[in-house]
Amino acid sequence: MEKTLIEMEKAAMILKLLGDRTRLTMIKLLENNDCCVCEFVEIFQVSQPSISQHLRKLRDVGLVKEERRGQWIFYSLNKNNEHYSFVVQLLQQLPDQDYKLKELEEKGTRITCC
Amino acid sequence: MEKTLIEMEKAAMILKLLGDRTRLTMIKLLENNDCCVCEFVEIFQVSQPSISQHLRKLRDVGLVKEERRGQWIFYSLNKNNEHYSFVVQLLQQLPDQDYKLKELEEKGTRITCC
DNA sequence: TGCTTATATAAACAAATCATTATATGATAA
DNA sequence: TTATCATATAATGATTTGTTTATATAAGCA
Repeated sequence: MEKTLIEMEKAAMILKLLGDRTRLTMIKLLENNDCCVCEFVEIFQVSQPSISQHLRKLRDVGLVKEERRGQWIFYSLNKNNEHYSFVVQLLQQLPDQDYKLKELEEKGTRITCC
Repeated sequence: MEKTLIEMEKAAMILKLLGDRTRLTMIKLLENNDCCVCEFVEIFQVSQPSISQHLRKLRDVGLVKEERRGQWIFYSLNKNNEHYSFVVQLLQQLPDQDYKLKELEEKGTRITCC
């Protein structure tokens, strides 16, 4: 009983997190790609601090993890997160967003270091 | 492309709506039951206007529909909603909440008119 | 008819959210 | 070292959100 309540609470928390166009698209992109902050900045056309703060929220609940590669910090889905399968099932229902990264590649602004 | 953007936007909107413990539990209950406002009030222990406003948000995007039965207004999932399958897939991952209605039945406060 | 019950809407308000600008940190390159 | 690039954090502010109390509407009943 108590466990159920906690789970609903956690589900609501995750849905709230994903109930933002920027974060939802980020997570969908991370489903198939690792991305660094500056790529997100270019994709979403918002300030770098804004992107950083979205990423922090996602990281705070363990949905994504970060890894420094040279001067960049790359983010990826945290497949060990206790709610990973919940999130993936959700993502499967969303349209692919990889074209956004393709656009960066064409512009030559995709980061592919290391 | 434009279609994709719109869909992500709509998905984010629905997730935001469901990213509230009260609304999420409401929708989960409505998956298997029709419920009236006063039942929700008793289940969630918040004011009646609060429940009404949550229901209005869900109704405004077409996720639920209402039907008057005598003095009560019953809410149910709107299976004709364009995003019904998206929502149902989501609900399937959540723990059953019907015990909350069973508790009302035991207390004799479940509404079963008409 | 007037009283009660169920629900919706309006108004108000504290708290949360999402963006921005300014600044700090940390790695790389000259 | 100093300058630059990438990122994080702090401070700020406008907007949104979720609640409450007060009030309106609508049905059922004496």
